[in-house]
Amino acid sequence: MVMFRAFYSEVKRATGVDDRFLRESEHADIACTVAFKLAKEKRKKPQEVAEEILEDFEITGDYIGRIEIENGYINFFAGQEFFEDTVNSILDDDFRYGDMKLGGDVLIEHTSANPDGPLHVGHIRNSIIGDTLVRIFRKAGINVKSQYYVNDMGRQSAMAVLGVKKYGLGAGKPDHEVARAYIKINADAESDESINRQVEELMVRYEGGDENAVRDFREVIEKALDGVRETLKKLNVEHDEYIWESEFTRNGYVERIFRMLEEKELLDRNDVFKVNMKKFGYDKDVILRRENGTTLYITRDLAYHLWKNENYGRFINVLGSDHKLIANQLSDLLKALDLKPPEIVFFEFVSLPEGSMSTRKGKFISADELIEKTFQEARKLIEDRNFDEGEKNRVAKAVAIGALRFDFVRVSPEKPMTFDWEKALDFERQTASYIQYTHARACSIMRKAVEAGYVDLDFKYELMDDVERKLLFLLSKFSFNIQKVVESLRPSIFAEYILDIAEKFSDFYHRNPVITENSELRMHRLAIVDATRIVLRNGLELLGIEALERM
RNA sequence: GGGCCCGUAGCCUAGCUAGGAUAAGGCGGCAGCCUCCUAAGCUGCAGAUCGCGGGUUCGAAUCCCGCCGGGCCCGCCA
Repeated sequence: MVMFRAFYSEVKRATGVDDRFLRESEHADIACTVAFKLAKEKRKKPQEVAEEILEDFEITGDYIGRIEIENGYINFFAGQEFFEDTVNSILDDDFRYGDMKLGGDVLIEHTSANPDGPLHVGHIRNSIIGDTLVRIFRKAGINVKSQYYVNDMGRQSAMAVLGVKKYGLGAGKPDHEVARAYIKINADAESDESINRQVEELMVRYEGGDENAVRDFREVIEKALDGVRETLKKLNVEHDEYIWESEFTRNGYVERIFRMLEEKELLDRNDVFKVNMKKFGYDKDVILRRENGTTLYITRDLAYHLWKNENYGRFINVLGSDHKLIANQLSDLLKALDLKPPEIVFFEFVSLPEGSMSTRKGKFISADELIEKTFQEARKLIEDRNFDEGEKNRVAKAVAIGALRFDFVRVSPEKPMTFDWEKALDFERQTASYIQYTHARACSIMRKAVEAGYVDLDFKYELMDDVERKLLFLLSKFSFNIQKVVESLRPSIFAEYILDIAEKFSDFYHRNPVITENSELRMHRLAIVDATRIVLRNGLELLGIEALERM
């Protein structure tokens, strides 16, 4: 078990209290607030109660160094063995530091943008939240599969297919080319009634399995997806599988959903198939099949989730908040069918200063444009570095992608964001490059130490000062924070955590010189530097950000 | 009209699920720090009636009610 969690368990055992009375604190390593609750029952002051119950504590492990009572709080402080074990386990475990063995199979579905154009800055909020969860779940020892659910059957896709048929594709990046046709046909449809009829006819033929239609859809959607995949790859995001929703209309799952709903007497099967949603608290019916025989998004999604139920114990979707209503309806229907609903991470929209984005109207900043501009800006910054061209490009790329990923993963998903170029192109404090820079500095110290022949690391508790103590204590919380993310599905917690480490290390860096100190102190501090280097590198990896050794 | 989410210094964000110790950072502003391991860094100063009004409580940024402002949704779209 990794350090902080071991310490925490010891405190929990000693106090015998519930988790909600134990908290992280700036005043203590772990603070216990149970005296406040008991004070109420016993009609005594919290301070007195705390002093009383302290008598009953039975300390069994080696990690609790000191207990203090202050203002009713019972403050626990870790001791010598805790810090020694923390440093040594980080140095020993290296790449494996922070690994957990939670086990289980989890499916994480994320991004799943309509294949009608390139990803824009709203979509990548989804991708980055999703991919960071995937990485953190894997570190937690969970067997994770990531999927991109391809909406190939929607009206939007049919519009794109028809648009490409009508106007053709240019030579640019394929997703952008598909968007061009998609935007144009949407504009044309405003004045040309026949386009909507053609789209509808195309949808009927596609769902019916018409060979030409299938070929056209495959071709256009694969083109769009090629571009999307390329963008995701640049962002260090890769899906294990792409699942086409049309599959569920052909493999019998949609039919099974209809039958299951009928068995529960929920399906009204007339010219349209619909479910009366009143008993679930919704005003309007949910339509599952149109008059023309084609299915709707939620129908295929129900089928997809039936499949998820059969194949995974836990499945998580990352969705924009515009999906809240339909996702709740989906969940209620699944529950009515005795199926498990997905766990859902909703995120609020990323808008532009001038308003919300729309692929259809061509009103968006593409992820590709954002990546390119950020790259150029990062490239400018390192122009005067003594690197060759190849390394300059490599570093600028890592810095740019890091900046993007961090900006999105850092803020709580329920917080609406307004996209801001100035912020996106900022590489100073509270950014990924600050963390990367901190990591590079740690690497630099280690490099210099090796060059000077100082290869021994030896942490000594007696030499540890207050800055070092704070830093090491943070390092010990790595897997504790992983666990928090697994339980809360909030990757922003982890981003804040890594940033915190970088800030504490900067503090250490400026106050405690390493290379020049006498040998005992040097070996002690080198151990701390190397431990921090390892934790920052492992942490950046989980954020999908490259841990550069020089920049 | 109904539902969900957000509202913390000029700007951005943490804390809110499990109420408690002076509300924590960053940007911007001002004043400083490179004969010293990368100044993408560091130090100091100024800046907040935690949207507003009630309520619960010994104690509320955090819980409850009402309101205001912003976003999203309410299609045989996704």
